Amino acid sequence: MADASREPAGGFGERVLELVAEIPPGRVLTYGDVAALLGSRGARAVGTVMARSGHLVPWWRVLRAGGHPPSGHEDRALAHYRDEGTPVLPAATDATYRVDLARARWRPGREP
DNA sequence: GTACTGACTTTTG
DNA sequence: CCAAAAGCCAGTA
Repeated sequence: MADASREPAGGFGERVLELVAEIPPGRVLTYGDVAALLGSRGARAVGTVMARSGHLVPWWRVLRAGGHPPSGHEDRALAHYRDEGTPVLPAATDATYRVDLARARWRPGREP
């Protein structure tokens, strides 16, 4: 038998939601990072799960590699970033803004 | 079993 | 800076 000492059990989708739900406020992760933390490179698969059940988790804490939030949700996400104090780079005056991944990228195990 | 889709990533021009 | 192409993974038909 293998070990399942730290696996929340469930399929890929369950694990994605569990991980995203663990992201603390003011922090963010990229689709690729979420997939990598799960041991996979399916950034698209993560997005598919978010589109399905992203409404159950802080979806705005998951962005693309460039620092832009999901397509069509930029306005909603910006409101959350301002509300949680997420570091956003200048130019947040329009839909061309982007989050400062260098500071907001969450590192599991480094939760204060 | 294959084929298509998608809240993606990265490289090249 | 933007556009196009190829690559990768999971779910669904």
